[in-house]
Amino acid sequence: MMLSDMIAQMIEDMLTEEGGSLELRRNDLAERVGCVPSQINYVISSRFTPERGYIIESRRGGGGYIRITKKAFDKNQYVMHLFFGIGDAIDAKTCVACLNNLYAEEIITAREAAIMNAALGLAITDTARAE
Amino acid sequence: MMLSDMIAQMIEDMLTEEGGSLELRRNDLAERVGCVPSQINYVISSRFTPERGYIIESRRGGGGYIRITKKAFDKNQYVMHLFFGIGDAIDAKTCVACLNNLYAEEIITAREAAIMNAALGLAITDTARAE
DNA sequence: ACTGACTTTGACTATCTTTGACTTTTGTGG
DNA sequence: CCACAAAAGTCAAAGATAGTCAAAGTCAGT
Repeated sequence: MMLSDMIAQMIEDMLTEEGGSLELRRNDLAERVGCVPSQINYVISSRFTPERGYIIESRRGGGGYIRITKKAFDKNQYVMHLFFGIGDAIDAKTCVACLNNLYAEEIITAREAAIMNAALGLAITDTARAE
Repeated sequence: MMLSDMIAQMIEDMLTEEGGSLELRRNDLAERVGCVPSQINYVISSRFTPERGYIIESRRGGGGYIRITKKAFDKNQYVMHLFFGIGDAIDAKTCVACLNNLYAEEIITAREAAIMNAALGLAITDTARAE
């Protein structure tokens, strides 16, 4: 098995163990695995990408770290479902319902829901004026 | 945990306790924490910056001190200013500029800015159709 | 064998923290 | 006044991490 795959496996195991979020020291992990530190970067940038639902944060210097967080996949699925469910158009009432659901699913924040609600009001008003 | 973070934590705790404003002696704090005095300067200049809403004042010599004050209403003031500055209407270009400023001032998040931008696009499109 | 995608490595760079020597400012006793 | 002590400030070196990038290696398909 390739080194990269082993490292990826280790990270995934740790992620599962830690419940979806993990902070590691690049040099430590590299030494444990027995590779150069930059290999860790390679593994992360080739496998733990945002497209695959991971968020990477890091800090250099003393006390530095790399934090890997796995975004819950349910949410992506939910959004996709919603997205294709809507199609080309949607009425205001349904839209408000969607916003509430998105908020309930913790996909958007209360502030974001409020903004979109306000924008929704704007759009409706404009349409009304045009009639 | 890093020394700097511990010191920052201590200062924050004290600030909360004192209700947003705090006067400390650099050498005292350094000795309590067990670090060189200039580390206090480092912590302050790297974490308690004006951009993050802190005001630092100090005096040297006998009876010297460092005063840290957390600005609480800066953002509110900014919003009020913007709000009254706009009045009844605003054009799209200025609006985008405002959004950028609000983002820069950390009053809204990148996501929130993006949502409002999108809403802006919506409103404009609607208006165009109405003409 | 040739090509292209993926992997491994390491030299060099960027960033953040810790430390300490030296400087500046301010209060106070003579 | 002046000299000295008692703060705080500045800055650069050293230490501790992580990031970048390009060269070299590997391997599968043609």
